[in-house]
Amino acid sequence: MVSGPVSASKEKLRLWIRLLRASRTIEGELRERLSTEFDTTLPRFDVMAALYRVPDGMLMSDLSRFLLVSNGNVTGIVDRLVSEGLVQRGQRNGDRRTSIVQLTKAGKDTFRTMAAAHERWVGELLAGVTKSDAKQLTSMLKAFRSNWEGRE
Amino acid sequence: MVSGPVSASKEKLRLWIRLLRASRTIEGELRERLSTEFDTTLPRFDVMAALYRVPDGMLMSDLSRFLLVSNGNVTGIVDRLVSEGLVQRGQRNGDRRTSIVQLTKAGKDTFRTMAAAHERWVGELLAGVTKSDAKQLTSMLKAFRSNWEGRE
DNA sequence: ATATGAAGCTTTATACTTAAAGGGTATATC
DNA sequence: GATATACCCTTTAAGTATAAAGCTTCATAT
Repeated sequence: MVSGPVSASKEKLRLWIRLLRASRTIEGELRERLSTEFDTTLPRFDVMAALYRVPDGMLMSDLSRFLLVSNGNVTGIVDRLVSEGLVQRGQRNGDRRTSIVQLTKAGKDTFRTMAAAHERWVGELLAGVTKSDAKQLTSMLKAFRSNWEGRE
Repeated sequence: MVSGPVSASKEKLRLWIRLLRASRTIEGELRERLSTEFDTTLPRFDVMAALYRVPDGMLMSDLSRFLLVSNGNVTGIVDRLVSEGLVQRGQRNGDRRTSIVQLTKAGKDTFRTMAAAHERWVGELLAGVTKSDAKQLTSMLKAFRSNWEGRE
């Protein structure tokens, strides 16, 4: 077979490229809408979304692990959210190393509004994906993650 | 239905989150390996990959459209690639506005080496995805893109 | 020829991102 | 209770990213 079956790695490369392009397209749209509609950014939204799930707050290091971004990165984003009055820092026990971060009242209120719009946007952006495809894709990607997570 | 079936938009939100996390995980790994193995970065690799497909080169604006990044961004990345001797700028016809960018001989050679490793890495990272899943995911994502592309 | 507008790229200001280094704090071990 | 070690966060330097403004050049129409 001359131009025979595509190798497994080629198939995976193709998958990766499509995954990346889909991601970037969606990210770009969300970024733009967050900017025009709410005068905020995707990283800030992501931090707020992470915090909203956890009323008691998170450590900076938890936040960076959860969001899959570097430690130092989170510092700057939280700084800005604090100066906007959406997030506050505190301490846990008496431990002066730690910095527990949580949404303020204003932060929660703001987030609820944004989250509703955000969910609607994602729904629109993925309008072409059927519900059963969505479920299937989700579980395939979940399999990827859990397969990967044990490593490094 | 009170806590009935998960709404379509929730299902899509979940999909988006998984998509993003998979993307970030893979991107992070590739970034790190490109850095340690070849002392380069993912954006530079992406530019080189785009150029490698097109021996005659691309306009800066084509490059930014293709890579889904902003115009000004490409300028800086290409600047660095030029200073590394991997890429060169030229002009098309007599048009002094345009800047045709293409890989140099050294750029092509370097890219071939990196691309082989890159394909191998992606294969490893997606080791848990079966070939038929890969095909199916790819075509679903393709459907998303073509559904989206006509817009804006 | 000249004005108008569009095309193509770079520059600017601001923000995000990483890796690595740095500094303070807690915990374990002796 | 001194020392070592690990933990947690911030700072730094370099690079990437965007949007918007700016510049030059080309094409078109007058």
